[in-house]
Amino acid sequence: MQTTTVMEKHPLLKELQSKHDFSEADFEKLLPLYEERSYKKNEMVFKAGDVVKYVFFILQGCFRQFYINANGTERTIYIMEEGRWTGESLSFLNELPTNMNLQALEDCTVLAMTKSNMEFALRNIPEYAMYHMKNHHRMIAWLKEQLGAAVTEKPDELYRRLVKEKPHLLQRLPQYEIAKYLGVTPETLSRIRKRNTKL
Amino acid sequence: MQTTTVMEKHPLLKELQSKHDFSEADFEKLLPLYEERSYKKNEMVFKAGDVVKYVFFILQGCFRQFYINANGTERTIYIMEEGRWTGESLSFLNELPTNMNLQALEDCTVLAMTKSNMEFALRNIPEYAMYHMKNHHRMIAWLKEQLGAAVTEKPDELYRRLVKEKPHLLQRLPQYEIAKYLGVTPETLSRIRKRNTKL
DNA sequence: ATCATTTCTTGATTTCAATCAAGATTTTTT
DNA sequence: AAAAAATCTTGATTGAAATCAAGAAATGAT
Repeated sequence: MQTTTVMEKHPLLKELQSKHDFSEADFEKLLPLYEERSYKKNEMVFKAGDVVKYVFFILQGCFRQFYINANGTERTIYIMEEGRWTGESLSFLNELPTNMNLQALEDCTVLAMTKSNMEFALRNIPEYAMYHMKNHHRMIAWLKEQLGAAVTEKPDELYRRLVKEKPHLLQRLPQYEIAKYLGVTPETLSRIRKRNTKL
Repeated sequence: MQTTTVMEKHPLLKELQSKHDFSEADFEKLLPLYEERSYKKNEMVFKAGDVVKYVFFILQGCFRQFYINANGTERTIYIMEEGRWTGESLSFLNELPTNMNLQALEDCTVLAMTKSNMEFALRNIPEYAMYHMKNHHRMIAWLKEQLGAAVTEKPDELYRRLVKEKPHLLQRLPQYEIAKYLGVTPETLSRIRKRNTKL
């Protein structure tokens, strides 16, 4: 309990209500289905080959999802921060090995939900199922845009987009992580920064 | 009605059953919610700025989805053929302008569903809602992989992947469409083909 | 069948990021 | 505070795709 008069809204409730009309009553039913977990900086949440056991809502910290390709190069697909979801639904739902890797980039705490709890939630909290669907639509549209950006834009443009859209990430993460995210070498990123700060 | 003894299964039913246990009875309820439409080769189904009015199941032909970036370059995100879905759910569901473009690459016929029919279907055919969710998961996983491939692989690798995964597209489409899809110039594609057929 | 248009190929040059290599700076450890 | 490790910067070289430019081949129209 808090000593202040106004109770701060739970970050998960905030997220749910931001996308869908979600009642506090439903939230009371939903929250116990999550389990709080934490991961240390650089800890792997899951690796390619693992079956993903949870879907995660990030309370604190940030994670990266990446593939490792044939020549062993890591490629970060995206970075997710607090207030967002992360996981790998195909492996999670079908209980099959994933080809994705998920790593904590800082000390992190998350809310983790198992598959059976997810099924329970979708069956028993219709508004959660609705939120879930809306979230998928958003995710799909976002991934399409990422795909469009990744293939159309030059490194300089990708960097400027990042500065514009997520400037805090540049403070938060070492440059080699940003480089893996933008798909360039750290040397190139260093040069991009030089070019783009001089303006 | 057909003169043959065995009725060929409807391509949409095939697709629904391939991902989920979907009854013929439900299909009888679902099918009337779609309207058959056709598009001529090169016709734009929707353009950036439009509100997307339908979601499409492709009966015949193929489409490409693409963005047009700041300098006016087109970038094909993906190509969808018969038996697959296409559209843009975020614009479709929220009735907001899309930033995507959808174009028929051949003369095409599709089954098109409006938003109100979609809502009806999701509310009244629970198995359709289930299929819908599963399809989203697949779509998300597929987009992630595409994103991974797009940013990790070199043009030669992308080409060989295409030859392996969708060789028929190479017959079906002119080379400049393939080039826009792989994210290279037609000249580069021509050279890639030369390099990779000699082996 | 011929002409016109579209598409594809090939060559030369330019551009830009990767790689290799070394040094500078920052952070962590002791 | 000093030493060690990690991270970032800068320079030189290499490599691969874009661009520019001209032909060749295929397709479509009359």
